[in-house]
Amino acid sequence: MLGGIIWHDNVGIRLTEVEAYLGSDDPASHAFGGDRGRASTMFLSPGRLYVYRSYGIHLAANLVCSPAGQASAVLLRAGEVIAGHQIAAGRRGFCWDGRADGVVWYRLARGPGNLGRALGLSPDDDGVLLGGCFRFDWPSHRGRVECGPRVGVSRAAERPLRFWIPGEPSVSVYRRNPRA
DNA sequence: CCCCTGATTATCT
DNA sequence: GATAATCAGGGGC
Repeated sequence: MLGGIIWHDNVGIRLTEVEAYLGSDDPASHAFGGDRGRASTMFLSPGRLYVYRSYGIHLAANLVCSPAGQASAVLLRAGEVIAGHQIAAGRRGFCWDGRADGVVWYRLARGPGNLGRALGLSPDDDGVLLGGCFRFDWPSHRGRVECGPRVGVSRAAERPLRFWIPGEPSVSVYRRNPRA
């Protein structure tokens, strides 16, 4: 998925950082322990967005990737806005006059909450299938990819399931959960 | 740059 | 009552 472009409502974001969340046996996954709670979309068929509320105030998006019942998904952690800059900057609370006022370009969609806001996510988008109002252009070629532990998770904190394109300034900084 | 804290809600204990 | 797949803003260096 790295290098692919997620499109919604005239904004396009090229993904530079993602994280894999596995199914019922991944302690860091919302699917851990089975289909209970908010993550039931993860257990549905692939190609859907799983949208969840993070820390009460943010919305983050995953792409469901495994067959129904397996519940693995990929969190869209960061990207580079490549189209619809004015809309995306406005959603982040910045003015746009050729460049964002008050924020550097690579921070418009850095971090899952910021990416969700720039993309214009709504809670109602949970479960939606790609191909309608959300599109994803898969990358035509792959360059170098690096991997490491997932950001902020308190369990399974060592598993190298975070992937990013090295050298991209829109990639977020790694933070280990202090209780991990 | 660093560390600390508040915001805000679904889920878990 | 506490925690979390987070972020912004403040103070200190």
